Parts: sequence; C-alpha cells; structure tokens
Amino acid sequence: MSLKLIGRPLAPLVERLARLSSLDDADREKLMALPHTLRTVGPSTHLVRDGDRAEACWLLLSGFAYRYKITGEGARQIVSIHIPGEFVDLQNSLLTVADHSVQTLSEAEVAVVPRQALRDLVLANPAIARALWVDTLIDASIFREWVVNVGRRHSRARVAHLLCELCLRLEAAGLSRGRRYELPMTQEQLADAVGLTSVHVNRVLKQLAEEGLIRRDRRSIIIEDWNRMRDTGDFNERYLHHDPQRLAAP
Amino acid sequence: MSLKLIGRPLAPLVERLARLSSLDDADREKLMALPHTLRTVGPSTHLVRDGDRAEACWLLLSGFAYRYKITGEGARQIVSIHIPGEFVDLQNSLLTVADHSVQTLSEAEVAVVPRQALRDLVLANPAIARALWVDTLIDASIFREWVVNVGRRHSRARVAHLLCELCLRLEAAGLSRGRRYELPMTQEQLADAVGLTSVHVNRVLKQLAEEGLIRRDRRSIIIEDWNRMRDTGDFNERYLHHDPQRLAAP
DNA sequence: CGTCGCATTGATGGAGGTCAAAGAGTGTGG
DNA sequence: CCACACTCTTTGACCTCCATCAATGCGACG
Repeated sequence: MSLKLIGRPLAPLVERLARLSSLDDADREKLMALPHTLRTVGPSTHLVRDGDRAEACWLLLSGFAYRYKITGEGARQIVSIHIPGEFVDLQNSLLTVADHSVQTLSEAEVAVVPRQALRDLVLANPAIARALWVDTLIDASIFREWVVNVGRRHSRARVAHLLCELCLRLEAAGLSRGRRYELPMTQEQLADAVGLTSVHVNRVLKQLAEEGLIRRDRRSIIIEDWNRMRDTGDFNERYLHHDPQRLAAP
Repeated sequence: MSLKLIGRPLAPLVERLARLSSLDDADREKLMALPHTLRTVGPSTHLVRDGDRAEACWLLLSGFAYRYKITGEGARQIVSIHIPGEFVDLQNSLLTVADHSVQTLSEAEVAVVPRQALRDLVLANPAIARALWVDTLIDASIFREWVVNVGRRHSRARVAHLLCELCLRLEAAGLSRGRRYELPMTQEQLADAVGLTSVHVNRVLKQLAEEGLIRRDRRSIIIEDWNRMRDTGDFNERYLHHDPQRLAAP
C-alpha cells in the first residue's frame, strides 16, 4: 500500500550519506527528489528474495531489517542487520540478480527506489556516486568484521561484539538513548547472526547479564558496562568508519 | 624498487573491470593512463597494515595476496584472497584509515595508484566510477558468502567451498588450466581463511583427496570431480556475479 | 647433511551443538 | 476476565566436531 508521508521522507538517507561523504545543498536536494514509493510493511516481510531479478532498491526509513542466506543444509546465516536510513540492497542498482534475501525484523517504513532512477542519479552526480560508493565500502568493512567474528571469536565475544556494534551504529544514527536500544530480534535470529544456536546465545546472554555487562528488558538491550563489553567483545569501532570522512570537497 | 614493465601494465585491471561493467574505448584508455608506480615484491610482503593512513591503492598485476585481521586474542582471520587484476584495497581511495592488513602470498607485481589520482578519475568519469562500484559490490558479495561459510558450514564444506571459489575466479581471469590451479597458501593460511585450525584443514584435505574429489600436487590443486566438490562445498557461483553485467550502456 | 618450515598423524579435551521439556510473555476468543 | 494457544526463552542432560597438544615425517635449500 502506497501512502503519502509528511515532508521529506528521504531525509534519514540524506543525513546518513552526508555523514559519510561531503554533499552540497544541490546534491542533497537531488537525493531528496529521488523518485520513490513509500510503503509500510509488517514484521517478517520479505523485501528481496535470493534469486530475484533486481528491479528496485529498498531504503529503510524506520524499523529494522536483515539480510540472510540459507545453506544447502537449510541453516540460516544472517549477514547483516540494518537500521533506519540505510539502503538494504544498494547492490540491486547494478547487479542483476539478488544473491541473498532481505527481510524486515519489525514493522518498517520503506522507500522503493527504481533501480534506473538510482543509476541515472549516480551517473549525473559524482558527489552522490561517491557517497554511495563510500556507503558500499563501509558495508563491506562490516562484512569483513563479521567474517572475523564468526570465524575466530568465542561465543561470548561474538555476542558481545554484535551488541556493541548495534549500539554504536544506532547511536551514530541518533536512535539510542544512552546505552539502551530496542533490538527487535529473537535469540534465534541473534544466533543466526553470530553463527551459534539459540540455546547457546541464551546462555551467553544470561551470563553477560549475571556479570553485570548488560541488562535485558523485553526486547531492549542496556549496556551496563561499556568498557567490559568492549573488552569481552574484542570490539574496536574503527571498522565502522564513523569518524568524519568529509575530506576536502571533490 | 620501481621498474618499467613492457606495454600496458594495467591491462589486467582494465580487462577485469570491462568484464564487470561496460567501458568504452575512451574509458579504457583513461584507466590505462592511471598514474601508478610498478613494483615487484616478495612473498609475505605487507602492502597495507591495519591502522595505516590510506595513501595509495594497491593493484595486483601478478601473484596472490590476502587481507586479514587479528583478534585481541591473537588469532588471524583471512577475510579475502586476491588474484591478479584485482585491487586489494580499493577502499583506501575513500576511507581514511585501513581497518585490516594486506599481505602478499607469493612474489607479486603490484601497481601503486595514488589515492587522489583514483578519486579524480572517478569524479570525472561516471562509467569508470560505476565499474569500480560494481567491483566493490562484488567484493562485498564475496564477503557475505564467507560469513555464511565460516558461520554455518561444516569443516568439509568450508574447505571445499573455498577451493571451488578460487577455481572459478581464476578461471574467469584466465588463470587456471582446466580444473587445476596454483594455490600458494599453507594449510595454516587456508585454515585462517575458513575459520579452522591447520590440523583440521589437513585432515579435511586428506579426506577430500582420498575420496577422489581433489588431487594435490605441491601447491597445486586439481579438482577431480567438480560436481561432487560443488555439492560438498554447497557451492553456488551466483554470488560471484560472473554472468555478464553489461547491461545497456549508461 | 643439517635445518627449517610445513605437512601429517595420534591422543585427548572442551566449547558449543542437539534433544527435550518446562516456563514465561502476549494475544485472542469465549 | 479467564483459558488456551502460540511463540519465544530458559534450563538440563548428553554428545560431537573440532581444537589442542605433541610427535614425527618430509621436502627444499643452503
């Protein structure tokens, strides 16, 4: 269902990109004017399915989503979690067939941007092209960190690392209150993000809570002791590249 | 040490990018004319170190390299393996500080491209910008598959998957003879790429060889039975996006 | 011919998986 | 307002895959 939202619906995207790369007012206007359709979708809605032909790019305006793949044995691995303001499949603009699926975690407002519109915008605006490229590079950096997380860290560290990452990303987007944030994920989904089982994630969370590193309140996470979480999660935020990237303008 | 190589040293890059995205003759010429310094470096040479300020991008012209991170506990995770024609750290063009290290596996010829030269080229040439963006998107796709590999596959499948991936990538680059290719990696390095120990990788390789799926000859891998390797590695090449991406020109 | 790095093999242990059941939170319909 | 249904969380018992530790083998190279 299409619906009109107030004002400038794409603002979260523009703010995000402007944090990553310098954009002048004209660039921002052009981004805001990107043709799109707004939709509100429920939790567990598939936005993209593995194997789909790419037709549009989905931009998350509110709510959470995740990308995942299913192995031949039927196991699911979540490869990324997305927060408002992020494109969940920017690759659809240029690659022809989706190599993974995208599903919402919560109810979400999304903007559907036709693939061609994005290509045209990028072709005509080098600064926007650069901003989107930076976005893709940071995405890739996060994937690399996830490879390390599931490949070489113990269960405690994996879970702590993920919780630290989400906390900082939400903070950068202005979506957390202090060290507390909503995390609308089941323990099974958390498990699929860190390559463990839900049973084990449950034990790890329990232990982290008992030791006073975190507190859990329904689907909220409160990081009680950031320093110890950082240590047990072997977390170094450099890979998020949140430091200002705005170098001398093009 | 800088040295002059014959003809058009950047040709492997141009060929690779042209496979990924449409480039006209003018674009190709501009890429070929990218300012750079050629160097020949020995095996185990660090091209980038985690934490370095990005000054240049390294392009592999011959030989192999890999990117890795070290955890707080000192474990290494290899996050990607690179073959000739690939940029090993395109992100250096736009991100300011390296979040991982890059090291050669074998002796290698590399081109060092000043970061600013690449930025300028991209800013002035949308088609080249697009090609490099596609390159980054495919890189990211491979990282995602690696997350799945270390997160959700058993040891046999992990190793088989990696061997399948390298085979196809080398084939696409015209660097394998049939199903045989040189793989200048120790079993410890293989282990760090798939999140296992070298001891276990050794046992897996032995088993794959005993069952007739592969043959090993020094540092060469021969895939004897592609179909069974594909099955045991749960390998689906779609994520490599080797299918022609050349859609209607910009 | 020694030595150095890597591969190979065996023995043992543990982190995390699997299986199964009970508990808790939330929503719904009577 | 309660009963029950459904999903998710929690906990316990047991087991397996892979890590760890420790030798030994072996090929390349000075």
